[in-house]
Amino acid sequence: MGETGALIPFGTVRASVRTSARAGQAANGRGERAARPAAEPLWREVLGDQLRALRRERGETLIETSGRAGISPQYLSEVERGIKEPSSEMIAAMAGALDVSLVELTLGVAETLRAVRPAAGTARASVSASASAAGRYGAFALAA
Amino acid sequence: MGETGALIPFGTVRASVRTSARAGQAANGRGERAARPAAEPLWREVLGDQLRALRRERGETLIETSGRAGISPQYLSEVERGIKEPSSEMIAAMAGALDVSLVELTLGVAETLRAVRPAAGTARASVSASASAAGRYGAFALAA
DNA sequence: CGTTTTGTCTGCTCGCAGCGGAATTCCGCG
DNA sequence: CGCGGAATTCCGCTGCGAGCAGACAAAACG
Repeated sequence: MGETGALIPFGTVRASVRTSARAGQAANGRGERAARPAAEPLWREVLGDQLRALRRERGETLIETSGRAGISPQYLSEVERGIKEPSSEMIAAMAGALDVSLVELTLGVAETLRAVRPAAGTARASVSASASAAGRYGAFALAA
Repeated sequence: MGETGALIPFGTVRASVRTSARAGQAANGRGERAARPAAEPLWREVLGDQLRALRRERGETLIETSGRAGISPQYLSEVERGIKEPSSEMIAAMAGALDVSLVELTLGVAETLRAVRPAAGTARASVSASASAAGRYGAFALAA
């Protein structure tokens, strides 16, 4: 496969996962964590989209991919939807099941993040892809 | 700061975190999870090294950086050493405290992973850096 | 040398990872 | 169109790890 880093069409706004109530109490002296940039998605959201895109590129079902990764299809579904935060071992297993290296997977995540918020001086992502990606995570931020 | 993706000198072999005994039972019909490539490090290890490198580049202590991130210094130490798997919110907070975007952080992780296992066709990392990185994660793989 | 600062170790709690059964949605077929 | 099977999502559960704070060790400083 190896076609990583492709920009990913996105789905719905996510249920949130752990956001520890105790974390972030001291961040900037106002009881707030250091603010993450507006509209910047969370790692697990982008990772999940990347994994689903890779699986669908292979034309596979949750059951097929999860079987090779040694995890339950229900859990893979939740990871792909950004609902659960997988461990590094799980990430490695899923990458292996999809025949991509961790490098390729991580680069794919970075490319998707860049599409949402292009860094100065980097090659511009296509307009429609940027708009699509920005719309998805932008909506998330606004909903939050 | 923004100087991400620099190759990172590494430390000791890690205590491991959760590796669910139930995960991976069905991976390849032999009760094994799909094998991750030999000597490929785990995401949390490389992330931790990246965070520590960034903090040290700023000339900061655990207490300073963790204070801005809104987390405990003991916890930041464990994350940097690859002992704990932080949530996406924690990762975002730490990135913010270090003045890097998630893109930059992720690219830095990808670069470090590539140094361990250069992909075909990419620019070769320096020999000593590659040897250093490979030695660190290679030892881990052998110990495992 | 003593003191301070920095980083690591350790035990704790509480909330979630990862699971599996059930429910819902999707899809191909007649 | 309805139907059956496949695929995906929902939901509740439990074991265990995230994240913490006190204690300890190591390093730095005067």
